[in-house]
Amino acid sequence: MHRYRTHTCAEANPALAGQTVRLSGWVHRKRDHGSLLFIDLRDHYGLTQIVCDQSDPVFPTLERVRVESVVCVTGQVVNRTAETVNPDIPTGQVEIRAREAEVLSAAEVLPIQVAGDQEFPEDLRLTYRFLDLRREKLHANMVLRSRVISSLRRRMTDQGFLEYQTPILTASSPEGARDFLVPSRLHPGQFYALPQAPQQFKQLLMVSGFDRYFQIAPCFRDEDSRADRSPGEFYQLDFEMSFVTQEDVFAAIEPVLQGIFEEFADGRAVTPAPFPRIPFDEAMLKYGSDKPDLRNPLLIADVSTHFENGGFGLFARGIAGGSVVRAIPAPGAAGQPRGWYDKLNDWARENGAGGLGYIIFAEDGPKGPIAKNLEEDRVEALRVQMGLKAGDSVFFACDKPLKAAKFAGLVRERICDDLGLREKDVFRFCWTVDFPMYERNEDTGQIEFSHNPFSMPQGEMEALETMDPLDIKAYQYDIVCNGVELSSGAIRNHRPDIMLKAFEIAGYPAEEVEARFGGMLRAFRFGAPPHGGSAPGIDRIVMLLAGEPNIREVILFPMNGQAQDLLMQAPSPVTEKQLRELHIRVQLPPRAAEGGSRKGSGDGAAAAAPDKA
RNA sequence: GCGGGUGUAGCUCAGUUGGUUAGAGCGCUGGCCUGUCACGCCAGAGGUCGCGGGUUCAAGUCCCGUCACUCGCGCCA
Repeated sequence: MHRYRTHTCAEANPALAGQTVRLSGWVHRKRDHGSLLFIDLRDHYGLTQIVCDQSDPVFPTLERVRVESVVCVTGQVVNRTAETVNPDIPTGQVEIRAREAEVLSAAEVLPIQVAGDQEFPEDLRLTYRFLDLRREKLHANMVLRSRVISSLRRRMTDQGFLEYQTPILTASSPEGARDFLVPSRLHPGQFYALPQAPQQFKQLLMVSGFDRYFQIAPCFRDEDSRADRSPGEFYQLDFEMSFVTQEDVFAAIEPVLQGIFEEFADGRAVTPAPFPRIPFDEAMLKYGSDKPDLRNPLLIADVSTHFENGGFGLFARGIAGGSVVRAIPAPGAAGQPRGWYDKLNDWARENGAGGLGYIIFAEDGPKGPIAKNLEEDRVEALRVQMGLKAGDSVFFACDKPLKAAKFAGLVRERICDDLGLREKDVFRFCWTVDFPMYERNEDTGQIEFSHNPFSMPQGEMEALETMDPLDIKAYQYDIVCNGVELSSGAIRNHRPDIMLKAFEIAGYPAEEVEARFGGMLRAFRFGAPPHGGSAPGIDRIVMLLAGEPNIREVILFPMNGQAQDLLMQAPSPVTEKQLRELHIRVQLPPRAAEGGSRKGSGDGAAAAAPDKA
């Protein structure tokens, strides 16, 4: 008989009745009746009930053992009597009559409980992540993640993509997010950077003729966290293809994503491919966002014409000054109490708007301060344009176009939730396409790249030479699911001449571009195929599939919001010897240097003791 | 860096208008219990009410500051 187990805790069944088996696992629960003892033994695969009474030699051992201890139990599989069958668990028809029992590892009293679904504070869960990971939900999330990744790999290789590894220690990139830096021992004063994404490497792979690349790629960005953004590191399904148009990229990745979501949707509906393509301008107008949540049925519309020179002076004056008015429908909201409208108005002010105007289309006519002042025929024309009827309401955002669009987008989401209109149990995909190549920095007035400077402008060189830069679109696209940006991608600019021109428009002289992106430019001067790709975020995909609102629930060992690993104690001070080897002297900020532990346990700041060197 | 929320037993939470010895469930310890499966019953231990200051005869409760966690903004080519 095997030292530890002959079966897993999921395998006990009536067919084994009478056989002697050996199981190892964790004591999930104990039900101690004094002279009769039940133990639920748990492993990765399932749960099996162990039973013994005081006449059994193992009784003293098992009675003493604490939950979450690891035990090895040997005994006979016996069928339960009809009254004692537990239909709630797969192994509930049988139990193991314990003959031998060995405690392989005794557990101390637990800081968080594994059995049950009680909630625990997140810092405690992170400190004892290995216990949290034993719990049903988190354990299942990690298994789901593993299966999703393995299915993604299969789907990509089936389409002719090959997986390659790119460096983790690389060069700091001059654009983008803040880098994580790694000091060089051999080159004093110089640093590696962890890749924010394998962007340049995958383009070089195309230049190197590999045609179709993918990687489950770790990416590192030193940016602050969000519920859907883990600090420090995350994973992308990074891919790139040669000799492709934008539509070719869509056609390659749509079946992968659609297939993955179908495979793990568990009954939830998935947008069939091809996914809707929404131009950026349309997305900003109708949804007030470049990542529209299509589960939200509300559509924003521009209603400026109805207010222009109209009786509602605030909006009329705004329009004269370059503002627009966007309308957000609120179907069925006419019956909402006055307090709801007041609450929304307060909320709007908290979010930086002057307020939130509205018209209530009551059964006996339009109501509210705007309806009181705007001419009757204009109110009616607005109602017709929005397709509203008695019983509905409509809200307004009046501001400069971009601000009005973004605020209308916030209102659209808020109204949807307040009215309970969001579609459930569904994954709604879309592409946002035709992002602008450039935008004007509102502070400086300068023309800047609005996204990736390496994207190919639509119209290529001719567009750059003849068009208003602000009218040029890029072959730049995002894939969005339920309002979550899963990835952005682009057809790349593989032509040095177009790239130099594109940078020139954004105010970078050729010498500076050569200095900053010389490696890429050099590669493109020796025969570069047209290419493009994208990089869907794996953590976010799993988060959506697991139905988790927080990305940490789908990551094995995540850091907390302050980018600390509470289990492994990172970041942490290093020895003087290590610092000397790296030619590093630490210069702490004043508050940390005073010995005050400004954040966390404080050991990161206080213990570095920089001036001993 | 900024704003919102939270902070009471190991954990989840209750705690009235500021008023006697700060409670409950889970967990823990001890006792009882031979068919439970969230076992049940009895008893017990366990508290710097995040921390510091203030107001008051009296503060878990009111005020100020601060720390931690979390959500959002900034940031995220």
